[in-house]
Amino acid sequence: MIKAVRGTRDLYGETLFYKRWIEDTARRVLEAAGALEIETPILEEAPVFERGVGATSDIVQKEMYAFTDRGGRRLVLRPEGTAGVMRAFLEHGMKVWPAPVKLYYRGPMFRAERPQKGRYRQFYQVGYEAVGLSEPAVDAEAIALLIDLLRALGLKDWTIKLGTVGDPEDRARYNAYLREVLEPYKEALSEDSRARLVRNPLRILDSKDPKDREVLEKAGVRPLWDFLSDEARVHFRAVEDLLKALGIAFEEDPTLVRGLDYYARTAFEVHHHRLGAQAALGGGGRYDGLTALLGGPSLPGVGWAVGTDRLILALEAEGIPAPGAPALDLYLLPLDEAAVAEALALAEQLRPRFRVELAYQPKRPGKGIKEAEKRGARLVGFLGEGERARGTISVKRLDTGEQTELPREALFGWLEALK
RNA sequence: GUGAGCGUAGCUCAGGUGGUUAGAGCACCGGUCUGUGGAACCGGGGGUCAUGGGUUCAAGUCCCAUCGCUCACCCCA
Repeated sequence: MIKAVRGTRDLYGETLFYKRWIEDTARRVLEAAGALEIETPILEEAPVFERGVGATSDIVQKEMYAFTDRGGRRLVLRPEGTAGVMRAFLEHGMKVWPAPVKLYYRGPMFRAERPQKGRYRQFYQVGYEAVGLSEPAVDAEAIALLIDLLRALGLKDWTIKLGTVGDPEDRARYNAYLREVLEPYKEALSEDSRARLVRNPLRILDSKDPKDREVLEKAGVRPLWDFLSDEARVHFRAVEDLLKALGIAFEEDPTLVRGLDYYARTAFEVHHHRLGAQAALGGGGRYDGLTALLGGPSLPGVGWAVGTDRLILALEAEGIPAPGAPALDLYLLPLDEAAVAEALALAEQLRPRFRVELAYQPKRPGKGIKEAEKRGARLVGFLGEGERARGTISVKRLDTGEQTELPREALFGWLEALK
C-alpha cells in the first residue's frame, strides 16, 4: 500500500481542529496589532535561503529539500518562513509602507531531518515579522504578541528565554576570540565542534556534548555578552525594561544562540515544560540587515515563528481541548420512499443556517434514531405518510425525548428559536 | 545522518520454548425490532501476520536484509 512519505502526515479530525483553532487564534491576535497576512510560495529559489538563512547554518547545510527543475533553476521547498517573506517584502516595495510593516504568515515548512515526536519533515508554522524600525519597543511588542497567542490558547506551562546575540561585528570579534582560546583544546573537542571552530565557533557554546562542556569549562571562555557594543547592550536592556513594564516574565539566557545566521541583537525562544526532546514551541529575534543579504537595502526587522504541531502537543499535554466541528442540528428521516425527496429538499432549504443531514433511504424510526445519535444530532425530523398528508414534520429532541409536529413552513423559525 | 525499541483486522491488543482452517474487545453491517432510543442478545463482513529472502518436515513465532513507525542523539518548529 502506498503511504504518506516519511515525516509527513495526513491531518484530519482532532488534529486538524487544533490546527485550525491555532491559526484562527493567531489571525485574531496578530490582526489586532495591525499585522497583514501574507502567503508566499512554498517553492523558492535556493539563494533565498542560502543567502538569507546562511550557508553555514545546519538548515542549509543538510536539511533542505533542494532540486533542479527543468529550466535548470535550483529550487527549494522552504525550510522556514522569514527569508521568503523578506524576499516578497522587497519584491513588492513594501519598504515605502509606513514602518514598521507587520506581516504574518502560516503554512508548511520542510526540513529533511529524522522525524521524532514534535519533529516532522513537513511541519507547520505561524510566523510574525515587523520590518523597518529598530526601536526596542518593536522587539518587545513582538514578544508580547507571541505571548498573547499562547495565552489566547490557554497555555500556561512555558517559559520565555531571552538573550542577545549582538551585532554582526560583535559576533565577529567574539568568534575570533573563541577561535583563539579554543584552538589549544582543539583535539579535546567533539568532531562536530572541531568543524564549528572553523565555520561558526559560536555554536560550540550550544553543544551538550560532555567533551565540549569540559573544554569550555577548562578554557574559561568569557561570555558573548562581554563583547557587546554599547549600542547592542543598550538595546537589550531597553527590551528587557519594556517587557518588565508589560509584566512579562522571562528568563535571561546569555548562551541563547539561534540556529539561523541572520539573527542580530535580540533573540528569544519559548520552551514548553512537558514536551520531551523537542520542547521549543517557537523562537525568533531581530534580523537587521537580512534584506541586504537578499539584494535589497539594509532594513531592520524582528520576528518569530511558532510550530503549530508543537502547539498542538502542548495543548494536549495541558489537557486543553480543541473546539470541534459544530454539532449536527437536525437529522432528517424519511419513513417511506416518497419522503426521501422531501427530506433532501428540506435539508437544502435549512442549510447553511443549520447543519442538517438525512437518511438517503427510508428507515424505521427506531433504527433512524440510532443513526441520528451516532452522528451526534440534537434533533430527528420524521417525514412519513401522516406528515405528508398534513404538510407537517414531526421533530423529536434526543435529549428530552419530547416530540412535536409542526407545519413544514414553520420549521426554520422553530429551529431558529431553539438555537 | 547515528543508536535503541517496535511492526498481527479500521483502532487497541492476545497469540509459553516453531505444530491443524490466526483470535478478542471496540468500530462497521444485518437481525431479534415494519411509526419511535441509547441496552442486551444473535449473526456477518473484514488479515498477502510490514516486505523480501533464509533455516526447518513445518514459521505470526527463529535468522538476515529492506521498508516503515516510535523514542533518543543532533538540531530546532
